[in-house]
Amino acid sequence: MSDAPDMIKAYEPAEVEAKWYPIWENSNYFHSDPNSGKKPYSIVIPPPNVTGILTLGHVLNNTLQDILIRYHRMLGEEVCWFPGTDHAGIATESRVDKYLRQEENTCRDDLGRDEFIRRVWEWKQKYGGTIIRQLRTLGCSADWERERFTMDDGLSMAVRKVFVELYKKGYIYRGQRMINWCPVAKSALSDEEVIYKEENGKFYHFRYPLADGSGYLVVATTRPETMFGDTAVAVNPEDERYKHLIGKMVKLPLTDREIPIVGDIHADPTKGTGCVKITPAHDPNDFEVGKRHNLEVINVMNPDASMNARCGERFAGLDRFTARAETVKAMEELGLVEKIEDIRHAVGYSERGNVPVETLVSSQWFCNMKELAKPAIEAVKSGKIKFYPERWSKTYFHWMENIQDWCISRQIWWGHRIPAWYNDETGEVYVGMEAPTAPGTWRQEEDVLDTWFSSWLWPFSIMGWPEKTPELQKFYPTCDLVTGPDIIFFWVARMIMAGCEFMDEIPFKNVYFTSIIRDDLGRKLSKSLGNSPDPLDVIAQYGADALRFTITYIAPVGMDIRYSNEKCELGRNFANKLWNACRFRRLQGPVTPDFRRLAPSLVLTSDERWMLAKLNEAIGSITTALEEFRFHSAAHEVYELVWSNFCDWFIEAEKVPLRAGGEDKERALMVLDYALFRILKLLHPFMPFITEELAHQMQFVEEGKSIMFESFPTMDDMIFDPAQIELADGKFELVRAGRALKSGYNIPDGKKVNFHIKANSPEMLAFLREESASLYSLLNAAEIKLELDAFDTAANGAAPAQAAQLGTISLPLTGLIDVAAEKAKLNKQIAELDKSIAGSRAKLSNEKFLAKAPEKVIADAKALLEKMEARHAELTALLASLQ
RNA sequence: GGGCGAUUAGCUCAGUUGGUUAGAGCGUUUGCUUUACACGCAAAAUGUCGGGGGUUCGAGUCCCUCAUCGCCCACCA
Repeated sequence: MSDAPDMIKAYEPAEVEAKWYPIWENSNYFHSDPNSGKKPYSIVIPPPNVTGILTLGHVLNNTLQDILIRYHRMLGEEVCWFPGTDHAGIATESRVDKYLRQEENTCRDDLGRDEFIRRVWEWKQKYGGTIIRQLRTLGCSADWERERFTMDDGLSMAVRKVFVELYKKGYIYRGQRMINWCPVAKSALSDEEVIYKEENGKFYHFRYPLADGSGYLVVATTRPETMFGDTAVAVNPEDERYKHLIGKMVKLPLTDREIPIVGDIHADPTKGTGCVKITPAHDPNDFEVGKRHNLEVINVMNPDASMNARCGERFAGLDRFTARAETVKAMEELGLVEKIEDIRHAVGYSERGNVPVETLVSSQWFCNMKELAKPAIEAVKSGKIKFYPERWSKTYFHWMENIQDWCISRQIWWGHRIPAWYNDETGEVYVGMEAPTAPGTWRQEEDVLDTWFSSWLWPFSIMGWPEKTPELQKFYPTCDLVTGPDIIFFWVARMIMAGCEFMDEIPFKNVYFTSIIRDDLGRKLSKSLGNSPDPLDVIAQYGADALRFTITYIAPVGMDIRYSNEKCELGRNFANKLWNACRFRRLQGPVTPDFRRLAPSLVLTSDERWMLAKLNEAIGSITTALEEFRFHSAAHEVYELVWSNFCDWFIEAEKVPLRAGGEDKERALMVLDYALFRILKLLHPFMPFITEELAHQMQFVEEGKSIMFESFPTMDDMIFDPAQIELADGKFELVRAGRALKSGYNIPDGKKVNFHIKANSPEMLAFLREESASLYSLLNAAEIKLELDAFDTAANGAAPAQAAQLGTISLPLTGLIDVAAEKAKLNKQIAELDKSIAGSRAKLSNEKFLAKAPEKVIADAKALLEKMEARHAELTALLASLQ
């Protein structure tokens, strides 16, 4: 046993993983050929932010993609995983601005537009795309030659083309509308970029005096500082309390303005006082009311959400929150505060800026989505695109059927500049792929496009659209998309719309929505909480394979994952188990030649047939699970197969023929090799590094080749009689019973003892006789008496025993037996059995059951009852023998 | 206000279309340096499947309802 000096006792992933990745990449293994005749299989990566670093969310997401890619590669398909990064407008702009402030004592605004953009590109060259390198550490087999960036020339051209086409169709327009404004980015945002948080707030009731001095109205607001923009007070036209006031004026406190009282259905008589202050510039509802009554729109804020000159000297320049307090104070000074209530309400926050957004009226570019949504809704409804889990389609439909115009312009610099030019002299607007050539002075729009306006084209822009490239021909539409449900609106829905509109074809067939990863306590992972482990640390500690396997194993379908680093012990231990199974095999001698296919003439043992049957079963269920995106279930199956079936039982059982040597050993080695190679292949998509290493260590795969191009195992054609497999299972059950007896008497496992086995039938006896060497080994027995007769208690004294399917096993411990304990144990077993038998009999004597249940269910129930009754008789006899 | 999800062993979770005695990992207890593996082996204990009602011969699984927790959407001034 000195044949495998190269295999250390405990698997160490670091070196192995560092060794294989460059070999794979330098051998061009991930390269895809759009001209091949093979069936295409493609995935586009959800492009991570170019500023990003690997998080556990990426680990989960990309592990699953890599599992799919490797699985389909092993199915012999032409696979292509398109990688790349996203320019992430606002995030990158503020990241680089921060960098400039920290490192160079300058900033965006100091540098000016052109220089700043130049510096962002520079930063991107230097620091960007870290995550792309990190994905290699994880083992991802993407086609890196095809890495793209959303601001590459080609992709930028696609963006302009799409903009121009949608403009010509009349979908894209520029208009004055209510939008969400981020005071930090000083830019407009789309509705989707606003996150609502429940907060404690105040509800201020103010008195607005009537201009004629005949009293006052009480209005309530959560935003007192916007009152400088009030241009009316609305009451419901049906409201008896106030309808006589419609048309009169109120004096707007803190200003010199008088504003009208208007009748509008927006005012709900049942809410508050029934009077609403109308601030068209700062509230979407008020904006609508303003339009109906032709009210002036007065913006009272600066771009950074401080108050502007319209608010008067006392308030101008104040931050909005300071201004709020100050306004209330001023109103109190005037005695116009009726009351202040505490309320809980939802406040919209800017996703990036993490401050409350302002809703305000602004001139922006919008895209009308109504028509684009129609075919995209149909694509999912008809089942052309399938969602996993399916329930997300409900969320999708709800959003798509109520889709609003998309605010696509951003007042930042980093991004795709909107291809629109203004002629200030003529007032003309030109929209085109390139600058206008017509004479005159043209000024390009300053705004850039929302980042998602390039990401929604990703599945085809990454393949070279609008050119008709071989990649588009071969790989579009892509097959599967793996992404988080948090970007279903931002990205998934919009990609479907873009695909249908510009390719006239869906962008992908299946969308798998991953789980959200949380910490042990169920909290979201975040930098600020400090509960976000660095995957690279985890990989250094446990190995990439361990992390991949663990996260797949613990990720339930469509639910949150509770993750902690310690859980990776599962994957690490599993890798070690596999390593040692192979190490054991290597210690037995060199690889056998027929490891790819066993000779049909080979006469197998019961254990070997059992193992191959289990293997076949596992291959079937793992394949189905992968096809149905049930990754965790596939991981559980393969874990069970390797650990429980292969290691715990099969290797232990094969030690008998291995020790016997000669032909027995030869055959055992062949079966071990055959099974091991299949196991390595099954596991490869989950744990690419260790399976590659072991496939070479075991000499299943030649030097210069890779397991990743071996075919994924399919069920082989060996058919086994289920009755034989059941006998093998029965033997293991008997062994378990025997071990339990030993354990019950605190007999060390290593100590050899005598057993007596009474077989339940002559056939079973014959089988057990054939298997007796195996029984000796698995039970570590000194001597086993195998008979049809019960242990002779009269002659030898009472013995502890356990009943199993094939027979009763007893431990003849003459004189040492604890009779009372044994009786108690038996009585407990009998009592439990009594219950089950009673239930079973009741069921079987129920005429309705017999009439309505399927035949198979009835037959199974009868067989079970028989088994239980036999077991019952056996236990009763054992009890009697103890008297 | 609408929608979705969760509630199963001490913890984290499996449990395909309703059909044997509800499973795994971790943890706990006991015994093991058995020549692949202590990142291990063998054995053991632990559950009124959130409460209530219903459908059914049969419910962890389907329906209704309540409770708790979480997420998403929605203009409540």
